[in-house]
Amino acid sequence: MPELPEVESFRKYIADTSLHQKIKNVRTAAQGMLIETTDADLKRILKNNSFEDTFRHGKFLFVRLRSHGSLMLHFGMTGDLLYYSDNASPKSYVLLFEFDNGHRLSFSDPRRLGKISLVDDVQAFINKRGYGEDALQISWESFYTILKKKRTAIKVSLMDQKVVAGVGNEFSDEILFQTQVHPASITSRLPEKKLREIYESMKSILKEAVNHDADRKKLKHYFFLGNRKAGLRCPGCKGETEWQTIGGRSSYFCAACQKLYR
DNA sequence: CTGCGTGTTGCACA
DNA sequence: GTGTGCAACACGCA
Repeated sequence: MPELPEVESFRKYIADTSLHQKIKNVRTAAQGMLIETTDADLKRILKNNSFEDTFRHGKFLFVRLRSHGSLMLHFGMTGDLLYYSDNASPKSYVLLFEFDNGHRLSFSDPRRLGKISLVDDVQAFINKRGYGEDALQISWESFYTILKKKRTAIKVSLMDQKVVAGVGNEFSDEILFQTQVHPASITSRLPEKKLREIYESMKSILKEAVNHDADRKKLKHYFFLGNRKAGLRCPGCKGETEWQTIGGRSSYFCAACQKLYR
């Protein structure tokens, strides 16, 4: 699920369902997913606590607790949230909250590539780990200052969470398709005008995805989102899309429409 | 059975 | 310091 738009919809989901309810019990099955905390501490801090507010930075979600800082959730590749207001029981979970009113919130993650932590100070956590500004917040000036110096592939720059936080593999491909830039282009070789287009495209695609709760069915007018294959007919030139791994990730693009800057 | 994947980190190496 | 490539984490799916 999770790039910035998915995490934003998880944020809203928690805000809409789970705030200001006493947490009666916490169940965990999150071995290997905890950062700087233990199973026992997690349970101890969260039990009888409550969620008061939500905050997202890039792909990280923070839920402020009534006491003892915030809960940090990262969804890896397969993390998901589900709120239960009936008696149905979660099929599987890595973290399960049981509220006073009998409702439950589960965090599931089959591949367990997600992360869970307790943080005292959200901004300090972000700074310490060196993450860049959130993709929906970053100014053009900051974006340009960082990108113009990067000598790595533009796709790698966009996906680098220390450059700008929130863009992942699928959205990077879509941004570069829309702006007609080959994903392997050397970032510093792109003219300022192109970087500006990429910046604007990043903002508008992410915003639209956020407005549609990251639902790929409502983003059909984009090309590569949820439609990642080689050999597709490019809507621009009618040629075939190609596949290449760039920065260790599968990248889809149209070599005819997307110019390679070297 | 093999290969792949909406993510991140750490490490070896140029 | 900058950048590249890969393995690892762990599981479901085609």
